[in-house]
This record gives sequence, structure tokens and C-alpha cells, in this order.
Amino acid sequence: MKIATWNINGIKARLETVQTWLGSASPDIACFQEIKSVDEGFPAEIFEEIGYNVAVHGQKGFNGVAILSKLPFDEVIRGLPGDPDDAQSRYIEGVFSVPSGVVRVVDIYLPNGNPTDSEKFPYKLAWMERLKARVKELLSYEEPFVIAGDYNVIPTPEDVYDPAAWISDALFRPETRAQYQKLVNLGLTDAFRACHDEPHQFTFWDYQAGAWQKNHGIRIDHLLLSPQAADRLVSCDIDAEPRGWEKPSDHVPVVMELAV
DNA sequence: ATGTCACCTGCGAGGTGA
Repeated sequence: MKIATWNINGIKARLETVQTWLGSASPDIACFQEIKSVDEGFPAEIFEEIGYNVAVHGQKGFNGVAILSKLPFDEVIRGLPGDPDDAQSRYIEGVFSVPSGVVRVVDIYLPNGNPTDSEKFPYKLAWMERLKARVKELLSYEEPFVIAGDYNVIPTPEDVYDPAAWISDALFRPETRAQYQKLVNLGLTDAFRACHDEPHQFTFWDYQAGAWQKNHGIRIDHLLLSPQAADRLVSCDIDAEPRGWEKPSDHVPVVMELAV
């Protein structure tokens, strides 16, 4: 089965682009971030007409995540556990039955964290700590799962066109990378890096300063796999093409194939 | 490069977030 992640940067502004991409890529499951819409504003019917089940965790104006799936949802969980006061919609889980058993797909929009001298940076690090706790719990089930999304983390200097330019940014700060590494060290596999070792493979190019034309990108959209999912990994690729389309998102889809 | 884009309020253009 094909599982994709894509920060679409607003469903209202991106509906046509998303429809075009779904038509050609035809993922079995698509995890979207930054839908920037409340649940009722997300055009679920349009996706249902082309064969998808839809689960949304939206928010007015900002953030928001949604999972589209050709398989029916056995279960949906909305919100990252660990802080009942957190009102930001950045987390949704779906559980699916497959021939080999069950697959859980977690869709995250990890906080950006800039500026780093504001409350946003500690919020990011605390959110990552909560994610680690949830992952520990999921690992105890010993089932295949995928955590897909916009991590807002540049894992290594190989994943940015100019490391020096990003060193003080919340996406590349040592604290951020260390916290991400702790998460991976629980026993997760970066699906893209398991399939590709070439540097400078990017998933985001800023709208500003001709970043796309100069290939000034960063790799911040990831699919992390549990051991049981990693055993079933077939391929993982970045689809950079939509970044060159009319009215693009600043992120592009990452697509993996899982043998189920 | 102070560079662009999306969304909100609310009807014009500035504020927020990325």
C-alpha cells in the first residue's frame, strides 16, 4: 500500500492542486498537514467521490491535519495525548485492517518553534517530548505503524542546502535535532533514508528569494516506521514535481510503499 | 534581500504565522 505525507498549506487555496496530485499519484492513504480549516470547512465529499474515507482534526485559520484513506477507518484518535490544555490541532491517528493484520498511521504537524526566544520554542520541544511518550506506548503494541508528517526538523546537515544559514533556526537548532534523535533512537526507521543516502534531497522550498529556482531547500517532511513497518518497507520517494506547478504548496509529497 | 504566500477581519489593508 502507498502511504503519502504532504503539507498542503491550506485546503482552500490548494484544492485543485491536491485533486490533480491524488488523481495521478493515487495513494492508498494520504496524510495532509496545515489544512488551515475547521472540520466543517474541509471538503470531505469531494474526496469521498473519488473513493476516499476522510478523517479531519481541524482548527480555524491555522494548523489542522487530515487523513484520506481508500481503506475504511477501524479507529480514529484526534489530538496528541499529554496536555489537555493544548488547543492546537496537530495530530490524528487512523487504524486500518490489511491482509497481514493491522496498520496504524499517525499524521503529525510538529510545531515550527520560531522565533526561538519566544514561548514557541519550548512549546515545540515539549510537544516532541509528548510525541516520544506516545511513540513509546505505540511501540509496546509491537505492531506496524507509520508516523508521517511535517516534523519541522532538519535531521542532519545533509538535509539542508546551507547548514550555516539555518544553525540558529528552530528547525535545525541542536536542541531540536537532539530531541528528534531521541525519538528515532526509540527504534524508528526514517523511511526515506532507509532507501536513499544521497545528500540534498529536499521536501520544502521557501516561497521567498527564489528558493525553488536555486534549490535552496530543506528536508523536514518525514515518515518514521516502527520495526514491524520497517520490515515491510518497499520504497520511499520525494515527489518534487508539484513544487513547480501553478499555485504550489511550499512543501512536496513524500510517498512510501508498504507491503501489507 | 525588508524578498512570498495563506488566512483572518470585514470591505480595505494590516496582523499573524510560516
